[in-house]
Amino acid sequence: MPELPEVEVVRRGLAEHVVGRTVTAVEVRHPRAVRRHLPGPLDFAARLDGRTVTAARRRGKYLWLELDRPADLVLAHLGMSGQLLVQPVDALDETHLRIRLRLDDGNELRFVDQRTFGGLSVEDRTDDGLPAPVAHIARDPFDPAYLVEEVVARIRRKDTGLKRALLDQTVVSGIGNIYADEALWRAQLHWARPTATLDRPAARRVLGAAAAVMAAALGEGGTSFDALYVNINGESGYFDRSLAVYGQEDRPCPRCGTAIRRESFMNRSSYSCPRCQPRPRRPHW
DNA sequence: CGACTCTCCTGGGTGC
DNA sequence: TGCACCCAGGAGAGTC
Repeated sequence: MPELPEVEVVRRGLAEHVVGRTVTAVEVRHPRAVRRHLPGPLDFAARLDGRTVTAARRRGKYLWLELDRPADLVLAHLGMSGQLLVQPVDALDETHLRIRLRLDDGNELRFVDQRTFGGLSVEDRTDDGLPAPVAHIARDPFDPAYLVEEVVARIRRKDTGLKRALLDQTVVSGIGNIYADEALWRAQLHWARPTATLDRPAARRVLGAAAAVMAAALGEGGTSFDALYVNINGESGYFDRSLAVYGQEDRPCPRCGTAIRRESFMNRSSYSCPRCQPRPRRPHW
């Protein structure tokens, strides 16, 4: 599942292999992949054809390309299973190839997505330079203008559980289920801890842990990047990340050895250490 | 308005 | 071998 580090790896790949290229043909193979482009697949193709990519940008898990028609941006969200790949034109089509952009250097930018939760769209650029659908997304911890104290204050003002707050992309962006669990484990906090009972040091601790674990993952993901193969890959570095709790049910906690537990929350799994992360007295589900 | 649930989707895994 | 079922989960829509 691409979260902030994986999306940043993709952005870097786009910056290296796609910025400066011109789109010479567009093929939408699955309309659902452009469902957020309300004028439809034909308009999507027309707005992209002939455009030159001038920059690759990101906020949280959203990724976009700037174009030589500055009013337009190509917005991408990878969802759960989306990938952006640069492939030579003669490479075999992937099973779940959804969108193909032919480039002027003999390569293609391909959007591949098994579950089609993700997709591409051409969006208007707002006054602050963001695609309109990204305007409500908070800055992520890698953003130079990210202000941790602002996020600490917002979290403590909320009336909800801590993990829900960490996953709220309007509070802090880029954190998904995996890094939320890892950050909570590092900070030794339970996912159902009521945000209102969190003191400032604890809030700083969990946010700092989220930034640190994502930075570490980015450090690993950046290494598996290699030109002209599966080089702009939403899952780069994903499998060799070292995860303390996520997906580690019944395995020993790396800190204390207690068996990691899995609990259901928000229709997804939460992994934690029963000893390092005791359930709060009055949990906020 | 804030908090929260529902829903979209596909394929790998599992149990009978 | 086949088939029903569960599960992965980001984020916008909708409800209260």
